[in-house]
Formats: sequence, structure tokens, C-alpha cells
Amino acid sequence: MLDLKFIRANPDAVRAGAAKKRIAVDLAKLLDLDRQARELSVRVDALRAQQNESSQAIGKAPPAERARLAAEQKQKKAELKEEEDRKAAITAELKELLLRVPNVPAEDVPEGKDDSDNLEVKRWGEPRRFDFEPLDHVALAEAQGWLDIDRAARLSGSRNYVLRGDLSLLEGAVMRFALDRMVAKGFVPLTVPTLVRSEAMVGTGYFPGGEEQAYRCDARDDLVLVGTAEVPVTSLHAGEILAEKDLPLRYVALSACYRREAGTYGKDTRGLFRVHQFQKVEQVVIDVSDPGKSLAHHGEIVANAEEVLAALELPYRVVNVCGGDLGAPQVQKFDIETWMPSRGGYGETHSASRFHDYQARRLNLRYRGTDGVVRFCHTLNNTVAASARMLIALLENHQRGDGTLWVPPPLRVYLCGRETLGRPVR
RNA sequence: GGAGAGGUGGCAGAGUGGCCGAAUGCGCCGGCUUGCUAAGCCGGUGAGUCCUUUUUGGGCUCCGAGGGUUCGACUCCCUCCCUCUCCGCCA
Repeated sequence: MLDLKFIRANPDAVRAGAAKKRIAVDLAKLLDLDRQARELSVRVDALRAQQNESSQAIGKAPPAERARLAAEQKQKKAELKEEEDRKAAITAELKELLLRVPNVPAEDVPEGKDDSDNLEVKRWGEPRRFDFEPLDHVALAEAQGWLDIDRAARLSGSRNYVLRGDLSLLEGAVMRFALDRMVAKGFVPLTVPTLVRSEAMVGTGYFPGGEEQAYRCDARDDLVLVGTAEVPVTSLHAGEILAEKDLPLRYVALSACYRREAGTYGKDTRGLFRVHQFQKVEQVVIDVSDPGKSLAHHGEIVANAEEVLAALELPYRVVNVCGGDLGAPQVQKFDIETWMPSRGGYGETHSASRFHDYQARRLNLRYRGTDGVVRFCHTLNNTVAASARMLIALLENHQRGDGTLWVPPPLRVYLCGRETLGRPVR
């Protein structure tokens, strides 16, 4: 969330930012509640100061007088209680609204309403020209016996899949390759819970608002299945005051990711593009409150992902996500889209976000600067590799005319040195 | 799942109704002492929020979280979360 003081001082900037993101927010109401809350706070504090003082006096009074003084004091409690209740109600309403105020997008976030307005900022690699009729990943994988969508649907419903044989191994290879590269760069690998309390969802900005996209356990446990390791990893140090000398923290985590994909009926129904569960290697950076440093980290985590794609010889492009396609928490987001022949275009495979202190405020994630001052951290994250969509790209881009799959060199070590997966089927 | 113990500041640990935002020790910061280091001595050292303000300052809240009892709660009661020990069950 944003700092109330910042909103007070810059209501126009907040309003303009929300407009750029196409997110409705009732700032007038929020500022009015804020004013009321502060007025009540002054009153309540004064009343309580009085009461504290009286209570002290009673303690020091001769025993004979205590009963009388206490009875008097009891009368005054009602007023205090009433004001406190009002304050609590207003504060709760204020907090609810505040959680929904979007972060202010960066200057160079493009104007626009949806992903069609995202701005391409880079393109790498040439989409391959096939000298045969290429198959899409489903046809290719099914021909090899690698993919079983029908049985997965019977097991778990639509948008599920079973990987079998070499494709299952390839998934593991890509994940491990992505993880190892990040570890080599000094990122600390984490294995984290994917079932979290809702505080972590609120803290990272997914709730309120994203409840429909998350699987939730019943009331017995009240836990939520995360859609990304970003949630547990960014929340790892919630409530702590870190030491500046320990920053930045660079984490990488491989986890399962779960997404309900509510409201996407009929969209990307074929194959592995939009599924309920996949594996993902995610990178998270936590550092000091410094927009310049955040920007530098942002560049680095995008580059980290690009390197993975380039190493796998997959053509991609980077887009600067426009205001309307940006989530409430982000200052800026760069998506990386990888070439997918069956789509005849680029499909989103990575998403790199910069939040400034928006998540850190919600998580109460702070650090003590070398100057002794406590401030909220800045957080960032990006995909390194997401399994299902990476498999689409690998299958479709590296297929051979005979239906076998060429394995890019960096993955071979994870596949017992094999250069080819599958057997000729056509 | 059953029984018990416990959650206090960066850490350890006292505190069982007012004298406690919190002893003491360690750590950390500043200073003194000092050939250097160590030791020693002196002082300082939680977070949030509001009011006032050039500064200084003052109020309120926070001892796992939330609620309750009381004039007054770290201390008593209730619910929840977490940790530890024993038993059971399971991998």
C-alpha cells in the first residue's frame, strides 16, 4: 500500500496513477476518513491521557478514598469507549480502502488499456523458418506419448495435464537449469511452502481483489495455494527489521504454482498455455528504499531471464507493460514473451515487477539503515522459467521434421547428455 | 489426536494488579583511558502514531494476535496462532 502521508501530500499524483492503471479509487472518501481518524485520534488520546492520570492518582490515594474515586472514574469510561469504537470503525474502513489504492506507475509506463497497448522495447532472435509443416506442442507431444490431457481432465478437470516420459524429464531439466543459473549468480535457493495464510496474499498485494484467482482451503485450515513463489518468498521476512548490511537479499525458489483461471473460459483452451498448475523458478530481490537501486535490480532480473531464453535459443521480445495491463501493486512491469510458432506470435512467459515499498508496507518488511533510520524495503520479482509455457516454446521451436525434439546444449547435462528426445514418428 | 510447559526489546532473561516501555547481562553506538589489541570506565541504544515545532518537547499505542474483567493489566479470564517436551499416529 501507499504511505498515507504520501497520499495526503500528493493526491493528484495518486489519482493520475490510478487513472493510468484504469483502476477506480475513491480518494476523496479516503482522505475524509483519514481526516476523521486523525481528529478522533487527538480526542481519544487526550481522554486516555486523562484516564491514565486519574488511575495513577487512585493508586496513590488513601485506601478510604479509592472506592469513591474509582466510581467517578468509571463514569468517564463510557465516553472514551464510545470515541474509541468510532475511531476503530473509521480506521478499519480507512485501511480497507487504503489496501485498494494502487501504486503509482512510473513515468515511462506506457498509456494504454490492455496488453495490446504494451510497448515492445527489445526483440532477440529470429523466429525459425521451418522447411516442413511444424506441429503445435500438443500434437507433437501426443505423437510421442508425452502428454495426456484426457486422463488429466478425468483426474482433475479441465486445464490440467499429465506429462509422461521424456517431456516430464525435460520439465525437470529446464527447472533445474534455471535454478542453477540463478544460484551461480549468487541467488540463495529456497524451498518454501506453497500453502500460505491469507496475510501473505494481502502482503504481496494479491488480496483484496485477487481472491477469485486463488485456490483456498476450507475454513478448517484457511490457507491459500499460491499462484507463484513470489508470495511466500517476498513474505519470508515480513514483520522483521533487517540490517542494511545484509541487503540486498536475492532469492530464487522453485515451486508449484496454482491458478484458478476464473473468467478465462474459452481463452487459450488448447494445450499447456493456460493451466491450473505448473512449476516455476522465481527470482525475488529485497533491497533498500532507493528507486535508483530498484531500477537497476529491475534491469538485472529481466536480463537474468533473457539469458535463460537466449541460452535455450528461444526467440523472445520484451514489452513495457502499459498502465491498463498493470496490476495495482506494481510501479512498472516488463513482460518477456517467447516465440510460439503455433500462436504465430509471442506468448507471455515471464513477468518482471518492481514495487518500491508497496509490498513491504503491507508486509511490514523493514530495514535499519546504516544511518540508524528504519525504513520500508523495496521488493522486486521475476520469473526465471515457468514450466508449462517453457515446454510449449521448447517443443514448438526445437521440433524436427521427423517429430523428434532437439535439446539445446545447456539442458543436455540434465538429460544424461542426450541431444534428441523422442523417436521419429513421421 | 491426547497431556503438559511456554511466547517479554538485536539476543539471553527478570518481572504474578499501580512504583514497568520494561531490571540485569550480552550485543551495538559515542566518548575516555591506551604503544597496538584486549580489558576497564562513562554515557547512549525498540517500534508505530498524533499534536506542537526552527529546534527542544509532549500525548497515545505496542510485552505472540484478538477480545474480556478492573479506576488501573506484562501480570487475572476467554479465543486463536506459534514454539518446546512426553504419548499416540504416520512418512
